[in-house]
Amino acid sequence: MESQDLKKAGLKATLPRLKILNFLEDSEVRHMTAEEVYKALLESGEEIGLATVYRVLTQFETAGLVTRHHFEGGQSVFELNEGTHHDHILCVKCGRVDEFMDETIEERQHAIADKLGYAMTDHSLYIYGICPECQKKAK
Amino acid sequence: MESQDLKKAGLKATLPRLKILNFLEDSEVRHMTAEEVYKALLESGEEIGLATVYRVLTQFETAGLVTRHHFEGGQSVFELNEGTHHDHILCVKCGRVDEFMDETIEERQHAIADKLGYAMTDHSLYIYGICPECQKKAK
DNA sequence: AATCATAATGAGAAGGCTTCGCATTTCTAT
DNA sequence: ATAGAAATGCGAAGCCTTCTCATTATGATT
Repeated sequence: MESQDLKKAGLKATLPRLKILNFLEDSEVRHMTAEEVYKALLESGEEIGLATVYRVLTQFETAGLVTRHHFEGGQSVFELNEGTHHDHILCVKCGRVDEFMDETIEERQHAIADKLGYAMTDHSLYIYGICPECQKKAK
Repeated sequence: MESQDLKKAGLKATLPRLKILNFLEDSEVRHMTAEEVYKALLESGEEIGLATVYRVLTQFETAGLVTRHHFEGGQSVFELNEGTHHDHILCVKCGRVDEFMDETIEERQHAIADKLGYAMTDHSLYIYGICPECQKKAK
């Protein structure tokens, strides 16, 4: 019963929010735009408005349930927070997204913020490249 | 004579392009939105259209004269390419931008791309935090 | 279970940033 | 100087996202 999760997050357990949360949890794709969520829900027969999807995803972000990414291309991409922190590497050809985590980089970032006197609140690291599959195709 | 720089970059030396390039070179602010460039030029008495500023900055980016950043907040921010590669740390309170370069992080990024089989083309690293001045104010 | 105050939704309008389309102007090579 | 090609400026249009507001759903209370 996910309605508990929503209430813990300080959100009323409304139908649209439950639908979106369930969808994010069940989807095998981990990174999606608001529009992709919206269309997928419509296609699965749910009634929902695009504005609601945006609102709910923003609330989820504030509540810490979801992370919003600013990959190149303009649209925001959302990801359900599961497991631990990680960064992303993206294929510039096919859009594939892989995740990684490097303790050394994390440490260096904190060291840099400290050295410059910043109280670090967040960071974003995206590596762009051509994924193995797209390299094969190109040959 | 910057018109040479433009021609080297494969761009016709037109007045708007020269104005924008000169402005970027003379400005003490290194990171600016298209609109900021546009308004600054208007205020200094130049005639120019906003669409032209966008077009020219995009051309400069393609030509390698300028880098476009996607800081949080929606607008693209442009920076004249001078000196060497560096990453950015931004203050979430006042918008201040500082630059840094960490050889270890650079190496780790390449190592990660290699390990995952990606041919790395680019990367972007932004650290967000509260700058020293804003920390003082908060107390 | 019915009621009520409040908060959330849906649909479309509106907003911000960026690009497009096209008539006019500016470049550059002749 | 001149012609052909490319660039400009303006407004319109396009995206993505947020806002507005009438309607509807939620959850606490009776």
